[in-house]
Amino acid sequence: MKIISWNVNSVRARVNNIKDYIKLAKPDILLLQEIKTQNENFPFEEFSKIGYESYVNGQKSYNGVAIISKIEIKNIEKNFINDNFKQSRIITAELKLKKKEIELINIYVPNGNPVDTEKYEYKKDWLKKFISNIKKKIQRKSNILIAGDFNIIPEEIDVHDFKRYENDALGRLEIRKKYRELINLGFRDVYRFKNKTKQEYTFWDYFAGSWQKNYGMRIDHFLISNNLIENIKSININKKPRSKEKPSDHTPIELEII
DNA sequence: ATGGCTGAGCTACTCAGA
Repeated sequence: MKIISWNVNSVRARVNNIKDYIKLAKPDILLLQEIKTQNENFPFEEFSKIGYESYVNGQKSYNGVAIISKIEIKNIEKNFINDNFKQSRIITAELKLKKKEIELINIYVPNGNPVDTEKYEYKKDWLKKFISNIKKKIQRKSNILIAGDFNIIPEEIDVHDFKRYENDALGRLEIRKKYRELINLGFRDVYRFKNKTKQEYTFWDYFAGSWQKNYGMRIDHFLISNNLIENIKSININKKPRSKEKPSDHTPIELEII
């Protein structure tokens, strides 16, 4: 089974890129972040025409997440955490592997910049609530896959110039500690587990030739319950979509799980 | 390097992203 996560930076501006990519990558499930549209304007038909059903937690202009699937998924929910700012940043579902049931959690974590503002506090609160609810979820369900745009640079190796980000909302120790706290509940960062020293990125700024200079960062992640790590066949950051015309600033991360 | 570029909403310009 192929599960892919991609922050598309507007689903409507990117619908042709996304469809072209789906035809090549053939995911079973595609997790989207930053769709930047409310549900009624989501291009459901564009995806149903190529065999995918869409489940959407949208919002006008900003944020928004979706699950696009060609296999059956159940119990779609959009209220995993209580978001006081009423931002659409999470959608969850259940899916069946050959032997196991998995809780699938698609997230778009707040950016948090500039630091020392209410935006930064919102990011910290959001992560605190998220971790707390994962803790509760683990009591009942042991097979969990968390995927999406975490807006967290886990370690120095995960960004081209760490010094520039060590006091940024993506790289601050306080935020990276939240990531570790989450992992310490019983998860593996799948990419880093499979690639101990590799330096690859999932995001490059649009400006200042960041893509051409490979000034990027790894902020899109798959976290999987420790007991499921043996089920991972491969994980791959696919840089091709970032090189296309009218690209998203993020590129997809592709997971194969048995 | 607190700028650079891109998208949404709207139709001039601001907000947000990372």
